[in-house]
Amino acid sequence: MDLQSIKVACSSCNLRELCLPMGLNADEIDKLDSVISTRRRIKRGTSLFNTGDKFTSLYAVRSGFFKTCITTADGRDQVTGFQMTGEIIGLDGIVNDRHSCDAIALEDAEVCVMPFDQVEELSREFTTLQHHVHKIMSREIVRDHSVMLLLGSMRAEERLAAFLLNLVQRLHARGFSQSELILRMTREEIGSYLGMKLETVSRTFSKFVEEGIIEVKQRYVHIKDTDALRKIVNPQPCR
Amino acid sequence: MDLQSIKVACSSCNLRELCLPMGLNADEIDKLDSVISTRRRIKRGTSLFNTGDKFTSLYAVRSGFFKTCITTADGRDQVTGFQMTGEIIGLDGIVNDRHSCDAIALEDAEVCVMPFDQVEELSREFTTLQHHVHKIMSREIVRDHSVMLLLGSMRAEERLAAFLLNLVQRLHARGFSQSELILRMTREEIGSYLGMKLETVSRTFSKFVEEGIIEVKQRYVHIKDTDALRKIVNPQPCR
DNA sequence: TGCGCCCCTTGATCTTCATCAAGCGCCTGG
DNA sequence: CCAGGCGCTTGATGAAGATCAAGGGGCGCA
Repeated sequence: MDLQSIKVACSSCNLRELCLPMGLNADEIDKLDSVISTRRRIKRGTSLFNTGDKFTSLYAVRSGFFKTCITTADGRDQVTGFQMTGEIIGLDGIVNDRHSCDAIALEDAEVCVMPFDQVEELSREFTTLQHHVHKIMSREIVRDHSVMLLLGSMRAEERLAAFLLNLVQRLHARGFSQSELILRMTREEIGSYLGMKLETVSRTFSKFVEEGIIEVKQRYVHIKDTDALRKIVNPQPCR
Repeated sequence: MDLQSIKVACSSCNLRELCLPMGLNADEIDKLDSVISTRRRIKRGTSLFNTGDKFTSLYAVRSGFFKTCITTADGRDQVTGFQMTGEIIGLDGIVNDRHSCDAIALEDAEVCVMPFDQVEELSREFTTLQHHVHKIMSREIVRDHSVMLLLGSMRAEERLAAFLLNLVQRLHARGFSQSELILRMTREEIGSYLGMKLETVSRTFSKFVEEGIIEVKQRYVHIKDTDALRKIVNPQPCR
């Protein structure tokens, strides 16, 4: 098993400004620490949970990178999101007490395990935590709506540009470069997320390279012209 | 103004098994009643709230039919959902204290106004309510993921079939027919939701009619062969 | 260090759906 | 009751991206 009982403390975690403890005071964080008693290591390619698994906990990504995806009976597959450090996985499980997607590590990862009944108990005590949990769920809903916009009305180039901008923006919030990134997922996974085939993803990358907007070497991407990407996503409305 | 101060009681509402009070006991429902003191009437074509509006309340649809949609600077438009009686609107507003979409009545409607700070206060008191609020948000997330699957990997026929099945299933849960429905939205709105153009929606309807799967007369739809629709959505995996 | 397996790229062709266009009918409002 | 407009249908054409196919290269593992 990949279960580990490492002593963990939000109070000493450098992600606390991004993660669940955001906005809590010292006292509240101490309480939260007592709830989040374990971490769990997930090897690359293995799953944190699968569709149908009993829902018990939310997970905060401590290190590594995940994808969540749903698979249908007839073999269709849809990546519903990519999660990086400080982001919360598992909200899908609350409604039916079972998870409705798979969460798979795209690189060796570590998560903080937050038993949901204890999160609920604590948020009855602390207004700040309660509201923060609501915000996290609301944020996920708003994010999903913007993905629906992307899937419903954007063309391949626009989708990929939006995707790159979103990734780099989230990485930047974590102290990484605004212009360089390493993709943790394959072209096929990007394609699944963006509703296009891996060949189209590849071709669109090549097109951006030809146009001098980005440099690509395998998983490494250097964004040379962020504004160009922005213009692709949001064409100037004619005045 | 379309604000009305009608005295309202969940306890005497025939939607309570679908709506927020679901699963609460008599005492809890009484408390909830004190929070939900007003209803609001929304005329067809007008909005319950718009993008950017201050978030104060969640709304439970008491009667009528809504769409929620987001609009981008460059004029793109995406319907993110259709809401019928007993469903909750406004969860998008929690994260930024402002709404991130428009909620528009597709027919004259009435909603119960639930000030969110009071909902939060009450859910600190009642575990059942707290958990129910979490479930409602989680359900919205799971629903959004299935729309992402639809938009990301289904073809026009599959999308429309899935849409019709979903609509009729929700209507059936509200006591309506399993096989007949009146569409409250235009072909264009269906198309926006499903990521296709209104012409394609119309053509796909016509195709289903030709195949004897449904009957259509304007907004009226009669589903003659539910299984056929199911098979279109979920092609039998070859054994 | 070298082998093999993915992963990625690129080309050619085909399918699906968007776009452009025209006309009809139902519903509303005068 | 009539006129107008909006919403819908249907046809013709075009474009975007899927599919099929083949080859190359990097990376992990032996």
